[in-house]
Amino acid sequence: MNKTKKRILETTIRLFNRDGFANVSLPQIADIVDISLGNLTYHFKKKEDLIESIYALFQEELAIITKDYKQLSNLGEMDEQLRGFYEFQQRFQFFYLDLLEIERAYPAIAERHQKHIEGQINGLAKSFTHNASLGNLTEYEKPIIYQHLGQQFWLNTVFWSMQIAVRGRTSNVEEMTQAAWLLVLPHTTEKGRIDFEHIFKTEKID
Amino acid sequence: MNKTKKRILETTIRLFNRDGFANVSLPQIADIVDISLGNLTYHFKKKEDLIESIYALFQEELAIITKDYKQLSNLGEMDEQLRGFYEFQQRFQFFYLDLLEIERAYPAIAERHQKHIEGQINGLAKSFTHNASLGNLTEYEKPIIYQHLGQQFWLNTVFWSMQIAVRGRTSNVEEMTQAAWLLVLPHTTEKGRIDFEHIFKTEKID
DNA sequence: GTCTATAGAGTGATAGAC
DNA sequence: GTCTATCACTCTATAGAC
Repeated sequence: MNKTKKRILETTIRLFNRDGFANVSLPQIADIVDISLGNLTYHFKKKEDLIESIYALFQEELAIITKDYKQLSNLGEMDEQLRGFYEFQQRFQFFYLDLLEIERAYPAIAERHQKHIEGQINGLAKSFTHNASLGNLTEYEKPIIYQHLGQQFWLNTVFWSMQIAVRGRTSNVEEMTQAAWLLVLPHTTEKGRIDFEHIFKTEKID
Repeated sequence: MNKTKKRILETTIRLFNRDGFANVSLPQIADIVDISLGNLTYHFKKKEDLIESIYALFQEELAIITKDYKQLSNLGEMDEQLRGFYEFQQRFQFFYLDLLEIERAYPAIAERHQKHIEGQINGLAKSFTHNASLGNLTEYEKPIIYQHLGQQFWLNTVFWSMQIAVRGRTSNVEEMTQAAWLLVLPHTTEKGRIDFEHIFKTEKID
């Protein structure tokens, strides 16, 4: 990829994160990248092309950190993945803050991302079920329990940045992972608790 | 309140819900209300005045449905309140979909709403603790458990519309309340389960 | 590849007649 | 209260010189 093109992409991501997706214009991007508006639209003919390129980068980097999710993981491995996801969410913060707005403006992205979401939730549900069969979590008769837990876990992690923002608070990775794992805690077995004591590096929770 | 003013407010809420907060302009509102743009800006001198009036209406109606929350409630009463909130969330859907955008554009609203949020979370936490003392939920040594449950419950209900929207799904009140109560289910005692069987009108969950 | 200049549409806000 | 007309601004996108 062209060097200027790469600079445009990275600067745009930075501005989106700083000012919000809707509050960044092409003239502003050109200004910060220190090129002319005409040059910017030479590299990205339409604004949508720029957004598409950023989403492609988003997908590419996300694929790297989620390739581990494809295999079923124990709770400790899931925690490592979750921490990786937190870093990723910081890098593409605008995406997690302005997701609905982006989906509304770019239906093509919406369609792709919605498929991704369902895959994520299903993957989480499968991992929880797997941990039940490993003896780390309670085995329930109804598999729907871990389908719901997957959805709750997804909701809490993906909307973490947004809830922090709307509450006007600041946060860190420890607070985020703790909130997520507290959802799982009630389902742990004695055996699973051992993993949890590693995850919560502090004292036991209850 | 003036009749035209009321019509403007209700139409604007409807358009916000339909098209998203950022995608509604003053000319469009005037057009749908069937008045001139000049007339619209006679009633609301600045766009911010219109938004402020809508937020005042939002607060007013929210105060009515949340006045019960002030008293500590058992699980059945909390379920009734949650169902009332679902209706409210439908009426002011744009607010729950575009909350961050609104807070960014109108810091005065952000400040007020953030205080409201913390009050809501604390109220939920207190109600859960109250239910523990009633014997419906497990009594833990650490009160932080129900502080976290309050936060999770809040997150799941307030971001319900948004997660449904970004996933491109549709939903209903039963699905929303079930998702919320499944967070509480692992903390129920034998006694508390009786309330739950009323809440989940279907068969037992596990 | 990079620039300047500008078209064309939309936005919030204001002035002044009725 | 309600209208028409318009200003000043911003945005995306395009044209054409270098």
